[in-house]
Amino acid sequence: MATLKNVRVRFAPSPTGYLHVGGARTAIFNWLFARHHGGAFILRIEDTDAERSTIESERSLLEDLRWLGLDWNEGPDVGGPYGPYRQSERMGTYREVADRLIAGGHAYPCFCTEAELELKREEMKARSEAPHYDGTCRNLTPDQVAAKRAAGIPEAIRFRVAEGAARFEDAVRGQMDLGHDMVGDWVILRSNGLPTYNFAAAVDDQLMQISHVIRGEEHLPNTLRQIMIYDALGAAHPVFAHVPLILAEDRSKLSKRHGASSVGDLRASGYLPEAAYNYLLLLGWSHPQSKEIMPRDEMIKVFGIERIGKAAAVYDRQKLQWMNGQYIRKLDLDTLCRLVDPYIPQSLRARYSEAQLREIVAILQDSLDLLSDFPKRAAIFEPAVEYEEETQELLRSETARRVLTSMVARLGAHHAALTPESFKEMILATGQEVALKGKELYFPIRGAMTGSVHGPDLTRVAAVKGRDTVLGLLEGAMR
RNA sequence: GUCCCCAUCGUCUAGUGGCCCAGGACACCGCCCUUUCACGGCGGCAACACGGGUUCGAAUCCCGUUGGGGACGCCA
Repeated sequence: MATLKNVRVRFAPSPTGYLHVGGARTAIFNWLFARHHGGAFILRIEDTDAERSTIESERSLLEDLRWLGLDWNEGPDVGGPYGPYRQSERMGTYREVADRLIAGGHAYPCFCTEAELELKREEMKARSEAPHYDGTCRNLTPDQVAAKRAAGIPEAIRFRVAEGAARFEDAVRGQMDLGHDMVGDWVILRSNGLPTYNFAAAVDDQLMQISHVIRGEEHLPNTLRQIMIYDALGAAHPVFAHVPLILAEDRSKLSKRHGASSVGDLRASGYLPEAAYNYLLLLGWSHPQSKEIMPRDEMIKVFGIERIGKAAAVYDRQKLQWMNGQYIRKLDLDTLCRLVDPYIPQSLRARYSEAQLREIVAILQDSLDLLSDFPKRAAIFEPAVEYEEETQELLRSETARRVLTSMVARLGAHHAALTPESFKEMILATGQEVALKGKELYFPIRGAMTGSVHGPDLTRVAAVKGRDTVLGLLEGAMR
């Protein structure tokens, strides 16, 4: 694939909450695009909403991005040639550009109050009209402006929308033709002096030499406004690529109320960043050879906007979970032990040695989908076994008693430490003696030892639990 | 309400006019491996929203309908 020159992309979240999976996927697409083309990935914080932006959100945003394995060439923490990278620190720039637009006739002061605007919007909706600004302050004379200012009326700056249309080639959706009449004159600078999103984003993208804007589809209508700014400034706009949304199972836009949909939740729920990354990439993008699980360098090698789909995708936790299991199974034991460590219950820690805990992790590796599955799966290693209803019934059967009687006798005579091999031999000998095999032979032993008929390799479990414990459990199960 | 976008198995998707009575993955079901369990392997179920065109030929192109989503803010 041809590599573009001077690729500069950005991820520009507003620090008003946690990093959402939708945002994470946008960040991933941008990052992959930058890395594929050897360009720059820039992190810009869009904190122009002073009310809702918090420094904690910004901190957790960066933390979540790093957890996913993303890094940035320029950003609020690492700096860069086009800084600062926090919009709240760029106020002078916005004011300056706004003044330039006013001077050029592209913008004008507006003295309408929020209450007035709200009222007008409702009226327009009631009349089935698009609720656009009615242009009350559009053609104020200099005298009128001076009078309003003298009266101390707060002043916002509005962009003067001219007739026309924005035509551009969206890299994922193709030819776009958005009529200017889709919007009314819109505010670029609020009465408190802070810029609005569409203004600040366009100004910064232009100043920061952004070459490609890859973002969620909900921004498609915003593109119209942003192109107006580029045009008014006499600058060429970047390539836009609008990625389809991620939907919840009910097909509405995925949001907080749909449960664990933030990156922080994913981490807390025991997902591996590599798995989350891989899954998110596949939501809206597909590998040319339909590969699903792939290493990061492969993703970088083959990623391209042309393989991003147009239709929204439903976030499927089940597949994410399966993928996480795939990644867990590929982990080497040292790494898995380290990752699973926070999930090891105190009770097990107190009972088993480091080496035994390590063996428990090894035994359970194949059956873990989430790191947080560990305590549940490891419960069979607790001294007190909980018997499932199904298991209790099974243990009452005549054949089960015969199996257990034989096993108890053998274990009682076995004074050496239990190994998987020696335990297996006992099971085999018992099978001979009572003339049973398969489930009839194994289930009673498994059930008595673990309380369930499902679980990992029985012989390894027995070796970890130890001869005395196993003997006690088998005897107990017969009472 | 107005404008914009989208539409292949339940879900993620492959597919850019003949290779497709549609391929892969998750989930589900069955079989095999394992004298048990898990992992794994194999197989099955299951879709081109609908209606018109265009064409020798349409999942692929055009139009309409329906459905879904998004945007219409001094939020981003």
